[in-house]
Amino acid sequence: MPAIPRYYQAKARLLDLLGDLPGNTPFPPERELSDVLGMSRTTIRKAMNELVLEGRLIRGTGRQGTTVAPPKQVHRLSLDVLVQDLATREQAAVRITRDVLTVESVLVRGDEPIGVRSTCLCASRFPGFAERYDDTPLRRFLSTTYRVRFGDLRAWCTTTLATPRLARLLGVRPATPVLSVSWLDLVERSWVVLRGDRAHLTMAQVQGSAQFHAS
Amino acid sequence: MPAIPRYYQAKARLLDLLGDLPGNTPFPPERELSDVLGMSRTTIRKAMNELVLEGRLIRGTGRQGTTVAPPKQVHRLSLDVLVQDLATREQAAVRITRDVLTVESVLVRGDEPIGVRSTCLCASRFPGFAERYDDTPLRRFLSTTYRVRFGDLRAWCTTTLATPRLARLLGVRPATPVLSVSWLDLVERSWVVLRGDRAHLTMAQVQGSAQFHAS
DNA sequence: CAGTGGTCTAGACCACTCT
DNA sequence: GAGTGGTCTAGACCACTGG
Repeated sequence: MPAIPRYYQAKARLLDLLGDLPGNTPFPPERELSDVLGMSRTTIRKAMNELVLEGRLIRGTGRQGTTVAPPKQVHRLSLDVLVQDLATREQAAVRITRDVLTVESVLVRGDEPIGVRSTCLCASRFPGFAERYDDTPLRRFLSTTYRVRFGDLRAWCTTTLATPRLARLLGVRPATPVLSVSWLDLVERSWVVLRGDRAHLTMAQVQGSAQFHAS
Repeated sequence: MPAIPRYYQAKARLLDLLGDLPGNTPFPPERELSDVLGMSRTTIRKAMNELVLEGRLIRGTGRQGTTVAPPKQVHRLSLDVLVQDLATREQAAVRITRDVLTVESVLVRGDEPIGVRSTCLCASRFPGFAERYDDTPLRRFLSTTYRVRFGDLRAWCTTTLATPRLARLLGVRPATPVLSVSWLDLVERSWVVLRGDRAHLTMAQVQGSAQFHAS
């Protein structure tokens, strides 16, 4: 392996270039950069792909070309907002396969999709759900309509790669890294996939609690 | 763009192959797969790279070749453990540049690096830190030695790409997606970078609190 | 030394979008 | 139609590791 791969050098050059350009300006096409920097298009693309993953460049199709990403507005979402289903969202899709009822919706902020929320429920526990569900926040709907009481929940968070389907919903390329938040309680199994470049998960910690439960 | 890119098909084939192989088995070399599947090595590599990012394959250098990743043990870490610096870790490195004191350590579980922890402090606030620091958990050291009181903190979590330096510390390839946890209080500014394939962040949520603070 | 993964090249075709 | 990004190929060289 070369000490410094050429695509690193390319990336550095492109970052310089990026520093001078305001958001939404067109970025030079790959073939031109390949020519100017004296590297093959493949090498340039490798550098550009990292910049795309980092949210610095936005790729368009056809004649749109690549553009400089505007300073990204990062939305801060708390676990509560995700669990309570309080983020603004597009209409939910309801699917039933055997006894599993799946509710899926796209989280939206400012016309941009920032995440996808999925919840699995026990179908027989909620008769007529598909007909009665009115797109209010899911937990509120369940507690008012079916008198559900939710217990404490355990949530965890990790990084995954967007499947082709999720990528389409989120407006990113397949295999883009995303933030995955999951939780589980007596009633539901849910997870939210967030665009890492558009959303942060905020957490509170109360000082003084829990000095020693490592594991 | 083809309806189904060939590297998707390759990935599916490789996943089949993976299903039959136990952990730590050598995986067929790229050139052989390229031959058998009738695709160019570049295409095979694109498929394999995604499997590496997903933690299914492990690449070695030279004659080691690629091997099947053993069932990954995922360590669950709480925010408290990260903040209180209670994860087992390698010796911390202390750097001072101007008035900023940086403490950095590698989090280890079972001989594997799973994360990197960095804390920035105001150097003049902690005279003689470098000489006195004894590798106990950072917060405990600060509170016993310097009588520091920590206030409440605000933490947040997102996905980033590993810089070449972090990648080396974590034993992953540069630009691997990682889980980034940051927090801020009156005393410190800290962040932890976790290998997404080796560590999850656990969160608790108390039921009933906070019905409506969306934003 | 042989074989591995990592990088790089020059070229090709495709689907798409703007003009 | 021209130009863009997305994909794919065949081939090359390198650094590294094991027998």
